[in-house]
Amino acid sequence: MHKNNHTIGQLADRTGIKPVTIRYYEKIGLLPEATRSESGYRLYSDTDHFRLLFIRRSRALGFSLGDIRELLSLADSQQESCAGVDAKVEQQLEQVRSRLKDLRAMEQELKRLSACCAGGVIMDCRIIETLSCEA
Amino acid sequence: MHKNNHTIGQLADRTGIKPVTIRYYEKIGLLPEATRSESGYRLYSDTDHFRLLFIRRSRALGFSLGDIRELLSLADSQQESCAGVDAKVEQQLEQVRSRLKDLRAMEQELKRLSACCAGGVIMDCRIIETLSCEA
DNA sequence: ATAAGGGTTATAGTAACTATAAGGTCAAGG
DNA sequence: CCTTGACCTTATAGTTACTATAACCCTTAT
Repeated sequence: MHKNNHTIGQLADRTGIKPVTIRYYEKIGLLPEATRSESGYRLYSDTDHFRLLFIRRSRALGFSLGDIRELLSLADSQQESCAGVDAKVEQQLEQVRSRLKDLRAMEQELKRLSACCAGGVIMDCRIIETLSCEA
Repeated sequence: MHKNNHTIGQLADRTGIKPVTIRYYEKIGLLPEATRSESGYRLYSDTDHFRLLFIRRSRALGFSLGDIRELLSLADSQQESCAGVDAKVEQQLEQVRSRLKDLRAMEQELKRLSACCAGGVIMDCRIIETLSCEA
């Protein structure tokens, strides 16, 4: 089926994940231990390739490695309901929305700060003052 | 002027920053070394109080402790132009906007994923499939 | 006197990597 | 054949901004 014929560097090029990070994922058990060449080099198959892409894509959506570990194990149990997966996505959506809310508030506040700097010396700078006070 | 009359716990209550974090800030030089009572307890003045509020507020705006260290040292040199502070705020605003962009993209993508879950079993789960593939 | 609720220090752990050191392997060119 | 350079290996330490733990000291009330 899948031949184990890519070195870690090749896998890195194909997935955009650095070798050192791939080894790290193996170490924490996100990736299975790679088979080795005679000289001890790690060798990877297309299955590994897909798994890494899955990880990268999930990371890009803001899932933690812990989340991804769960998603991967869910993905491996093909017969079970996908409610768990859906729940994880929903939960992540919640988190992203909450962060969006905070960031939007930050943006407003920074805009306000930036607008109120009159360009004088620090003694008169409203920014420091504003940041020191409750408001 | 300012009396040094608050314990670390009182300061913590007033600022919403935990004692352990306050000690940490002192250790990394964000706060000056506190004066001590005879028995070795840290004692804080209103100046410290304001400095901590400044830190907390800046943190809430997304500044890193490194940024805050710079802001504080800028703020300490009262005679200088506040252009440096303003630039930092501008830079931070940029960063916040960039994060907002990323998060909005994430939100869209997660919404799309969530919508495509039909509630079957994992084998047929579009979410897993989508996460596995480039698209 | 003692117990509860502070305070003190030092050390280790967290997430998700990144950086460094010190060495082994492999293919190409002189 | 030898060397050079790019790649691979491992182990260890550093990063950010804390949090958790242990083991102990101080203060106050009962």
